[in-house]
Amino acid sequence: MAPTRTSKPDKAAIICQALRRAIIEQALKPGTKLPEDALGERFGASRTIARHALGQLAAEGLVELRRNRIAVVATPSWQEARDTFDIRMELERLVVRQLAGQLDAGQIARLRAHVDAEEGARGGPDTVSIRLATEFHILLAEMTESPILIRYVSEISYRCCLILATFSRPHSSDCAVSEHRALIDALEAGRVDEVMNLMHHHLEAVADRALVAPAKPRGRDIMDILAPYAEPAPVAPAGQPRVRAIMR
Amino acid sequence: MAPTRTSKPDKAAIICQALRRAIIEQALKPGTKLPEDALGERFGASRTIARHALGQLAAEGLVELRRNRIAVVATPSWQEARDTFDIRMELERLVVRQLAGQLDAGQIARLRAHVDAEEGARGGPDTVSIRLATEFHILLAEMTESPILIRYVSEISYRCCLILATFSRPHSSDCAVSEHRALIDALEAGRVDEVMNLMHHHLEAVADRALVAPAKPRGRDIMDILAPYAEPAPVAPAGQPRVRAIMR
DNA sequence: CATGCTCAAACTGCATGCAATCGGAATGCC
DNA sequence: GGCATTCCGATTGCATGCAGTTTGAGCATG
Repeated sequence: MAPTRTSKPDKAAIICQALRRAIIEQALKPGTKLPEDALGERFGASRTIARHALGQLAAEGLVELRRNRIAVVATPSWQEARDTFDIRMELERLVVRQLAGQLDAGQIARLRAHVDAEEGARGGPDTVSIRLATEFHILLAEMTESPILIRYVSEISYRCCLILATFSRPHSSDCAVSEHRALIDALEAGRVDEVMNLMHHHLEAVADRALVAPAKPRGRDIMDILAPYAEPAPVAPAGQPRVRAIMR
Repeated sequence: MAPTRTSKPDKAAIICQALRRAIIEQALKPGTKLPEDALGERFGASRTIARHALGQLAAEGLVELRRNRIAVVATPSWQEARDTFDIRMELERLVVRQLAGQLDAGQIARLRAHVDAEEGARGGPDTVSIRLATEFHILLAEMTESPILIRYVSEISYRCCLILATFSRPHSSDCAVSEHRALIDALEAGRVDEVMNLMHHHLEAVADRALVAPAKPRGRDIMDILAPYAEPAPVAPAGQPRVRAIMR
């Protein structure tokens, strides 16, 4: 009757997990091509599976799928980046609102342990710090035990990693370990308003550190740079590049 | 050079669209089985494509995919339903915050026209009213031109349709056309705080109309009813049924 | 009649094959 | 030399085939 632990975790899911991780650790940078063949071969699976995995990742906004074209790691626009952080703020405020004063000692301990790990990674490569910081937020979300919240926060957190990879320069994010500690303290004390404010300002700080320059697209893709100039007649005072209307 | 209008909208996408629509119109009720073969045959495609479509829908939370089992239309739990509406409130507050006072006459007109359509559907079947009401919210989201907001609001709105299908009894939702009108007025006038409040209370009202009875799982599935009793030893005072940890 | 067992049909998981499309280099033309 | 054209390899879109798993109908048994 014991439900055969880890029955068979779905090959596509494994590929997803691996790619997700590679993307948030910036081993795969925005714009990197992801051919189905190559993925399939690398993971000992067929194209069919790789394709399925890419579909999932595309649904999460981590890769871009263009018909008859090689899939690529997504390259969020600056405007999308701002919007993403806005949404993330609201979602994570929801998380801490639900969690404040509700966590038991074990959970608090787990959070503190995780932040200790972040502290320990201060010297190491940036990408590890970013991954750990992201995992802290996901860990928080998981403690709500709300599948939808977990899913959305995870998704948007991963996307924020991608945004950091796209826009922030190499050593701009010193990861705010102390801010995470303050969050835990406020959560433990059950100060709802305070913890919501802390979260808000924490994420705002992260966003500000990352999205310093509105018009600094890391010189990666000429199309991005030219996008604002591609409009027939920019009537409005070149404020924001007017994003694409719909996604799918 | 003209980019060949509607080049070829991807068979899988067509199936997705069709299923999505069928689900929100409650032609496909929660729990309905969705065999790959049947879908493929129905849409003149192979299982591979149907499978891909189901994967996308699963990523949106509209269908549940269990390994080696027939996919089914998702049946949200009551707790998930509450959480979903909580998230939706925050997202849509974000929408109207961005939109208040920013809409041009044409957009306002389009909104009013849509609400007129809702009004006209008052006599018709419930499912049409629900679909139109949902499309109103999605229309609002689209006016932000923020791909991420659009995606999230659409997704969560569809899920709310599913929730309505699962929990609300046949004629509980009289769709609040007047509330939609009030929203438009406040948007036009640019009263940010007012429109955010209106949206908040509007969605709260929808949720309350739908989620009246916490323990009324529509007698559909015995497993749902028994879920809270299945725990080995419910130490905590049977508060909430402790939802599954993760989704995929 | 209720309960457990067996087995075939149904269905999914995955790989492979073929046609269509794309990208880019070689080619031809001015 | 600059520029359009053609063509071939690379790559995707999709269908089909086979193996493994689940379902549940029928049969046997207490």
